Amino acid sequence: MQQLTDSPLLRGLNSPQHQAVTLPAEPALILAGAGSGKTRVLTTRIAWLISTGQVSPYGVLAVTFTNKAAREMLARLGGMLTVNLKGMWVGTFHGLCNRLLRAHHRDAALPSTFQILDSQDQLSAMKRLLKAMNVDDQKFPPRQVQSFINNAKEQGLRPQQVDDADGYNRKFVEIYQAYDDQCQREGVVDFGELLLRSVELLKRSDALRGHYQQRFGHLLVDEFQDTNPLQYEWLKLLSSPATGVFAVGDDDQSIYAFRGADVQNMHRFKREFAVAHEIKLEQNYRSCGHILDAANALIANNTGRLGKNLWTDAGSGEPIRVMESASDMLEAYWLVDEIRNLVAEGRARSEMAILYRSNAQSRVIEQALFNAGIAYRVFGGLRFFERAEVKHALAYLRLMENPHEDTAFLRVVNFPTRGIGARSIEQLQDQARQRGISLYAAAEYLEGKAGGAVRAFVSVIESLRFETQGLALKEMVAAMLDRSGLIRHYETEKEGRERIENLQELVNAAAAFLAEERFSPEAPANLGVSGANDDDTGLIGSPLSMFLSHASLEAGDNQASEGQDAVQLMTIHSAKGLEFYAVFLTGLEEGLFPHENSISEPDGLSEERRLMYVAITRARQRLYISMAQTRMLHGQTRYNLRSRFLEELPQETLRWLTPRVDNRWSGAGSSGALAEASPAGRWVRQGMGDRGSASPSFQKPAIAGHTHDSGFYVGQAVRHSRFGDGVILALEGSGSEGRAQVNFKRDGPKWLALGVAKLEAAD
DNA sequence: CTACCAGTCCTTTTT
DNA sequence: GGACTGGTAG
Repeated sequence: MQQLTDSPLLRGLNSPQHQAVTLPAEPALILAGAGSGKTRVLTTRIAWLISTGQVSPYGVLAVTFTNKAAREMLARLGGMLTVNLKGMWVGTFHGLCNRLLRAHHRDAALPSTFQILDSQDQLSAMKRLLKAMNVDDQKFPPRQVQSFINNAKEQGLRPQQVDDADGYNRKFVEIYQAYDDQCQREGVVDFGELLLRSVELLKRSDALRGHYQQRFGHLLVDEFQDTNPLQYEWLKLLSSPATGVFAVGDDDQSIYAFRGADVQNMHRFKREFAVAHEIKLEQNYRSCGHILDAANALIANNTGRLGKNLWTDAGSGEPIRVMESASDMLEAYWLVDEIRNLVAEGRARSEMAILYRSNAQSRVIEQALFNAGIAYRVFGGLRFFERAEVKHALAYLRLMENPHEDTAFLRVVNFPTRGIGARSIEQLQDQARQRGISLYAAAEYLEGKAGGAVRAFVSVIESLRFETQGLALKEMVAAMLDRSGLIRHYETEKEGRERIENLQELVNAAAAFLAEERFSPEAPANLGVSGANDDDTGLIGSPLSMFLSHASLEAGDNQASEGQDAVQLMTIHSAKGLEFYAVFLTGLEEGLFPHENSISEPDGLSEERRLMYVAITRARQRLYISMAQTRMLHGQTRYNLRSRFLEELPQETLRWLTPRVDNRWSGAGSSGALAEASPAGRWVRQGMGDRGSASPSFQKPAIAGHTHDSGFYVGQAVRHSRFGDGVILALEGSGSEGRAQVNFKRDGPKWLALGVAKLEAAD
């Protein structure tokens, strides 16, 4: 047994980490605080299990939420072990479900060529369906239907299982059913379906379930707090009483409830799996003391926590710097200033992050950085496989694989234009509906000129399908680009250069994809299950089908130009899991952060607080927190109060860069104080940068706003007979028709019709 | 079919 | 403010 705990793998682990890594094969919950070495524990655990011979790679299943996390885990394992890791199931929930369904497609009632719809595809399929069903899309907006269906699937519910007691829900349920039917007809599955179908498959087939339960002696789950009920069920089905389920998570970092994640799963897990080992990783290796003190104090305001306190032996470090600016623009210019200082101190720009609650906040900041000539990088936005031209190309490839997928068909049947208009499409859809066949198959029944045009398209696909057989994936893609006319189309387009480059990149991606050799065939499992693919570990489908899965499941990088030393801009959500030398946490304002919508949601405020906790713990050395008194939002200037979260931080961890004034609006008072602390001249700079057009001429914004013809003005202190004192945040309309948004001291912001409400100036 | 305009909406996001 | 949608005119 000595050698089990003496492995060089375990060197350098602290005591709880060591304990976690070397736990016996029993259900365990590892509460891993931010920066406590979570990934290290997870990967070392796997490496330790394998290197001590307790399990073979074949018996390990490790699941994550993102491809990035899965890749990192594999890379680290590769560095720790010399054994062949190919048989191991490491991947995202969706990736592993795809693998499972491909291997057992017949049991799952799916064609071997089933395609995966990403959210975009799902939405267009939805729109098509609603049209065909003659549903009023004002009453049932496609996006809303989509999220209804996705929510249901996340809860593991089929249409029949959704509560449709009230009439409104009934229509949604009916659409849900029709949508599922359509998907089944076309041989496509959406993201939620990958999970749900897998769960149903495992539930239904004792043999399959038994096989996998026996195979996977160890299940390891990353970011357990982010699991939804369906994923939880999936894990449960894959585990037997003998399975070593190793769940790693942090309830304080649960920030994805809005997409179905349920922290309660952690409590459920403890109960239902009879967790024998609960280990807390509380020593933080990332941030200095003040930052951790602030994070601990903040999160202590939440209730129902599993309980955890971060500590460090690195010392208190620097205090958190707090800045209050008069406007969002001035906040941005202060950021520029501070970043310049840090750069002057020799800090890399890539070691600085500017975080915000919502994407809309990035615009002003980007403008300021751009004008100042500071390189920056914004996370989020379109990813490679989501680009229109790439999606078009993928649609051709999908039709080659599965011609009956109407979504792909409609996407490219007339792209590039082939003279197939809305009329022809409608006729084709009529034919397809009458005969209960796909659009592709319906082409031969279409008469007249339209029929000829559609058949010409079909024959392009046909010839691609058959003439590229046996070709390497790369050649297939290249042939498709040529025969489809996509390249020629973009050659004639003004902005086509970049698109052609992206299509070229797709060829490269195809070439690189196979080179990676991610699945190597190995001894197939003999399941003795009827219809089961006899190979549940090796190649799953043709190279093309694997490439298409890859394209759907991994949309590619969502960050601009890597490599350059640039300041990182992102939402707090996308900063989770990352760390930086310096973090600028911006927009700490009531209504923005915590977001106003969250106030009315159950547990919404706690989730916002966890988000704040995540944000704080991203910083290693330096944390700046900033807010703006005025902010342009939805085309109007809003007056915001300081975020309540700021008040929850211990004062001794903070250093105010501007005087700390009462968190209350009192007309011109606070603007005066601020003007004194930050003379306008400091912020209004001339000739900021040589890029862009005219150099910016920002003026100090008028805090008081301008007088409205109602006699009220934004920023004005007012009194209401019932609600008491407040400040006008916004005005709309005019005269007695107008309405005002007033932030009341007691009840918070409210909209009041000026013609009705008795509102009077308070001073 | 494209181009333009008005109306609407507006947290967070991975797969 | 601005991205996106749906409608209509050319």
